[in-house]
Amino acid sequence: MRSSRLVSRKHKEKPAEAQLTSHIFLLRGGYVRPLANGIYSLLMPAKRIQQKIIHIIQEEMDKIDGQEIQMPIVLPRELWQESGRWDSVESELLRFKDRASHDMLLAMTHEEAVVALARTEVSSYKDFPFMMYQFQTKFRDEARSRGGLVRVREFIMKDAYSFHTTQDDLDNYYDKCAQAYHTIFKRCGIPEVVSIQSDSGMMGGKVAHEYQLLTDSGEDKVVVCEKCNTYANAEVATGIYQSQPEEMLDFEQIETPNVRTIDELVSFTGLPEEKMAKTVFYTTDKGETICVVVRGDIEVNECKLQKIVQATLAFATDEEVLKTGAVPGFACAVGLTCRVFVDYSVAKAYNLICGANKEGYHMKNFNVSRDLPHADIVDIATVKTGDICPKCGGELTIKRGIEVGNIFKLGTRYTESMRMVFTDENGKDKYPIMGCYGIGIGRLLASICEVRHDDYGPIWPLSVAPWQVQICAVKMDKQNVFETAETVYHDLQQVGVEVLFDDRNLSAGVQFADADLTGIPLRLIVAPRALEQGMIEYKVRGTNENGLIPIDEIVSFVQNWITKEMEKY
RNA sequence: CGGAAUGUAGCUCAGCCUGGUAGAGUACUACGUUCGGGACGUAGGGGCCAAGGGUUCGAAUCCCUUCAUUCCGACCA
Repeated sequence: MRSSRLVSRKHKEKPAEAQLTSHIFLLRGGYVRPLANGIYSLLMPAKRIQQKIIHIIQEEMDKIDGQEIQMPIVLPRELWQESGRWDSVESELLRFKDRASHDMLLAMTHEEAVVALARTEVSSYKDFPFMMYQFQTKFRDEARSRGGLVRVREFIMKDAYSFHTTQDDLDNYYDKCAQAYHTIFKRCGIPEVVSIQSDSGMMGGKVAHEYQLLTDSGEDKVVVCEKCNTYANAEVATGIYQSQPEEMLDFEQIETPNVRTIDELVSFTGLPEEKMAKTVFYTTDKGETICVVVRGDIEVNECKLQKIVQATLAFATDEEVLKTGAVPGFACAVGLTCRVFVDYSVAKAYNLICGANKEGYHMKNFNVSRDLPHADIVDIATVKTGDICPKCGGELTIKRGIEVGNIFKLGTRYTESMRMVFTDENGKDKYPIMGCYGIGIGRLLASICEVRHDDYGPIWPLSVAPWQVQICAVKMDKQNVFETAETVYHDLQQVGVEVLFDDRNLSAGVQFADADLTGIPLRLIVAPRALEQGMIEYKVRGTNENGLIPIDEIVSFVQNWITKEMEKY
């Protein structure tokens, strides 16, 4: 490709709307252009990177016996009614009517479609197991897209679905797929992606893992134990909160005028936050008000809590709190008319301070086992840095990550609701057991940029680079530069090397700056100075590696360099 | 869906408070001088000042409404 023909304008300045490094470089380097909120066009450099990523994933999916298929992006309502998701998924699902007024939707994921396909094709246990995958556009009408390609509404996803006759078979395949994922991320140049336990969310199913690229710019919170190398999504992570055993003292009222918050209690009593019981009220979408108690230094994990109560939660209003018998600012879980959930951190602690349900008063020496013996003891704590790892006793830290992929054990969630059955060895009908496995291609592309860049632009790993080699012809108006650059460009293409040829007659500074933004690993500089000695200069992007190569050896040098570099991936 | 900010040239922004012919830098075109890390000079082209309504002799500027974008939350396969 010649730079003079390439439609991919470069910008010197940081675009006003971009904050994230990858977003900035993808816009500045002429990779992507926004068309609407969370909807992007890809220009040729990004399209080529995407193609390389897709090729790597295809190879790894094929190695674990995947068969590539393609399902439609527009699906009829009936299919999603079968699974129940037409009603259970809200505005994130984009619905519309066709000319016959038939309800249609833009697929945000393809479990329904793949089950509809598979159930017409197989009927015997002899047909199992199998895995089908595709690269297909998804549309998710996100409340808030952001960060360039990291979080968009329309994107291409590799989604794979496996079908099994036994749980053991799924478990085995799941592990194989997990391995394939690590290989994929390594080949894409980001081997540091870690797999972590996660919440299965609306997908249903019991076991799920996320593949997180740990980086400060990530939007997910990941709890890490560096001692035992365990990772968990902050939504499901658990810590241990141990308190020193004490003798239970008498539950008694103390006067605390105008002391309402935990902070005020700390300065009023001189005791640490860990000696307080924090009492919080939520109202569910069904209108029930519930009371939850956590230790004063801990935040309520609303994700865990929603799963326990099986409802969506919002903070209760003062009126709703009063109805339960509690007094806002001086609330105590004892003697209320509503359901009460107590976190382990409080259940295991002794002699805490809590409210008295009386304006201006608190209670001291609150002990759950004695004062609230019938409360539900649950895990609803939000893990924070410094908490104790439940596996090894090490210290937990919170890091940020970008979720570049995920895998789920779906079980029979979809095969049952959509009545996909097979006949087993004994002639009995059974539901197949499913797994599903996703990778967001654009997000992966952006993630690579997020961790493989310098101040001047992305540093694409050779395995995904838009081109393998860039030729910068400095002073194209000079005869020997023009001729040599054209010859090298031609010769490299002849042997199958991917080349971007900057044939524009611009100053070297402009060419180099643009080349940095394009991030191609190997740069050849054809310029008068070295040509006088019969040499071409090379430079490796992102390193100090450079040197001079005789003109007639340049093709073999490039081929050898590529072969050697590719060994890393 | 809440809170905040911003919409002026392809891009980054000034002008708005205090109403009076639309600006700069960059990018683009032509010519000349430059030429190994975003050169310089001269001359050009490029705008429904987000949209709609109002106030006014007159609105980019003041008022109202809508829309869009970004940030912080809520939500999120």
